[in-house]
Amino acid sequence: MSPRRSVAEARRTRERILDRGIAIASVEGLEGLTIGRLATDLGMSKAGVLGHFGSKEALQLAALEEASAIFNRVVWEPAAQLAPGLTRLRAVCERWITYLEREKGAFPGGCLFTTASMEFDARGGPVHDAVARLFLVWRRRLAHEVWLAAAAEELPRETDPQQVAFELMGLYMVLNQSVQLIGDASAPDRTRRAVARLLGGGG
Amino acid sequence: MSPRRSVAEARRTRERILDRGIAIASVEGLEGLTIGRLATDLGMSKAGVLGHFGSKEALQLAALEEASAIFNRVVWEPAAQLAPGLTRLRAVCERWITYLEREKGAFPGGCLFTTASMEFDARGGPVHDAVARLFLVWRRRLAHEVWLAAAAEELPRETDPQQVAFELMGLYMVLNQSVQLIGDASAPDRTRRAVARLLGGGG
DNA sequence: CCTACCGATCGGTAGG
DNA sequence: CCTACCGATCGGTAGG
Repeated sequence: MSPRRSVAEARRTRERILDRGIAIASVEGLEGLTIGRLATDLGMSKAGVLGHFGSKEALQLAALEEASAIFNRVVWEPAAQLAPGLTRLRAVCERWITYLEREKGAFPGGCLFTTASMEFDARGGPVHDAVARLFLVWRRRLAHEVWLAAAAEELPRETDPQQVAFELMGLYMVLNQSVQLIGDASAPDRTRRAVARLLGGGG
Repeated sequence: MSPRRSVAEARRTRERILDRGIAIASVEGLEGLTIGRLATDLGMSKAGVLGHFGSKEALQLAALEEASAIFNRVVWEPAAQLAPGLTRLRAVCERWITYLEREKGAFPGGCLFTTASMEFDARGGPVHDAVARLFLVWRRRLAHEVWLAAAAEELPRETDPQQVAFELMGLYMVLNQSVQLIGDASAPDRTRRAVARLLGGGG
């Protein structure tokens, strides 16, 4: 019953804060992720929440990092073991759709990264840099996967991996928007159709 | 020197507020568009600013409406006089790119509508509804233009106008993000290439 | 991890 | 269109 807790307990609390923080941020944005809101939701004091991170900016960066780990766990890792090339790329794209779907999606308010990218795209600072880096890394990974598929001659020789990665990013942004803003139930299938055309699966 | 101004002066002040408000909202979002910030920027009192709209929500709705008028003036109207079909659609797409470019773009912080759509996509209320409506209307207009082009046999018979409109939205969202978040100078040309492929102009 | 507190800013109102 | 003010909330600190 002492206010001092063990290291393990403190770590569990930190995880609880981040889980809740990611849920809030996916709905309200990383700026809308306030310490007071977190404290109320978790039945803690503001100082108790803040003590785990030191500042709101550090909290935002930690939430981004944790969300990135979830994204990797849901979208990338289950496909990582598949054969490199078109098989794996298609599996990633399918998991990416699930990640964004209304009920099955990882975050209640839609893709946290896309929201954050719009929030911070006209500002400087560490959070902007972290968000930009996450998008760059993901785009590079996608382009690399496309390159592997082209190298295996599963895609036409003239395929431009960066171009395909660029277009894939667009498809998933409009998918996220259609699902969240408009509740468009046809968006996942539209995305599948566009991906199939882009990756030579039909059309 | 009386605090009461003429109707014409009041209208000019309202326009000044909205111009500045759109610039702020494109950078900070519609929630970051605060009455105090507007008042400071314009050398007015908060009450003076608020008096023109009545509430922050009404200010947000007015800013959206004004931004929508600008979008139409920049992207749609100059192309509206062209021949319906592929000619006009391509002109719209090219103007849409210019609207989003870093230096030539209409708003300093990038597309205000995309930012607002992410901000409000997990909330209810009049602002959410207004943003959703703007996107629906624009997508319908794009689909209609595609339909006209297909009806004139400038696009293949099996073209799905709604699918093409969906994919166009995605391309312009990733263009906006690439320009604002990452400063990707190749994004406009990548968009042109993807649009050309989508509208049968090459590739 | 808490209580108690800080100055700053938020949206909005009263009254002129 | 102003001054003067309201309660609420913001991020953060002191001290334990």
